Amino acid sequence: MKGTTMAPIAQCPDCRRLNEVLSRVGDRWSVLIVASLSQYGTLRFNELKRNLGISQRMLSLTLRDLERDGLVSRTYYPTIPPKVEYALTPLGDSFREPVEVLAVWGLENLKAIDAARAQYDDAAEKDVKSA
Amino acid sequence: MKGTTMAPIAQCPDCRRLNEVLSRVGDRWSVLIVASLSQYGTLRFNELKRNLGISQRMLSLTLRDLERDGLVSRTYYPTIPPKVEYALTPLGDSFREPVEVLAVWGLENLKAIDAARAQYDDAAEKDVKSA
DNA sequence: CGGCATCCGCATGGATACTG
DNA sequence: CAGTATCCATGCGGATGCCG
Repeated sequence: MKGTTMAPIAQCPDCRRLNEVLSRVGDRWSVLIVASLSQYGTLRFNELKRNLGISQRMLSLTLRDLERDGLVSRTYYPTIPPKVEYALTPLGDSFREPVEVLAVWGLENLKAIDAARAQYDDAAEKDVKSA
Repeated sequence: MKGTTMAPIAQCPDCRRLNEVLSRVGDRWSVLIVASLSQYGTLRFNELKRNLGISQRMLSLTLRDLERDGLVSRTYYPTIPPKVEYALTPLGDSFREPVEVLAVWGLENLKAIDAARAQYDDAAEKDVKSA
């Protein structure tokens, strides 16, 4: 979702903007990392890894992008063993609201989606049988 | 982003929920289609296609999923040539808020992201030169 | 511990051609 | 017009191994 080349969006004014947003922080891991950090404040690499069930590869890649985009700060302690702490920057913190709104929406509407899906699948199955 | 198998998320209570939400409506096209319909009310297949610069394939696939999940309604007029209208259901309409919040966030923060990114890249380039 | 490098399967998603 | 079917490139994302 992040690095996909896109045909230019002709119309739909703020679709363009949405498209931009999604290109930057629209992938699953970015959202989940921000959500995690927003809950726990500061987390280390492996804490995030365990928390999210993400692979090291995707975690380091996504964290680097988030740091590059100014959403996450990275603090390195050259101790032995080394220690790295990740936290939200003010910009990253501002992203909490959209994430929070999305989470609330999910809480209220996920069951409705499941119901609609089940109903749709039932109807589809009947179509098959009647054919 | 939709059909990816996921390692179970151990901690982070509402990360689980976010994960669910993202699995259903977290992909680029779903969001953009809802955004489009929320602006124009009702759109035909090719209108959406032109609007978003999406391929027929992804449009029909995504629309089917959105219909299955109860976010979008599909009305077929068996005229010649045929005519199909897509619109938001009440459930789909409820999704406008998260999308809207995200769009507003983008309006306010995209430039900051670009700036942070440029700064990060500059710093990285200097590191290369000094090496 | 906190990564990076590599390999690789598989889904995503575009382009094209064809149908009703 | 509104799709479906097929082919194919890209790259996401997981698994493994190694290094500071």
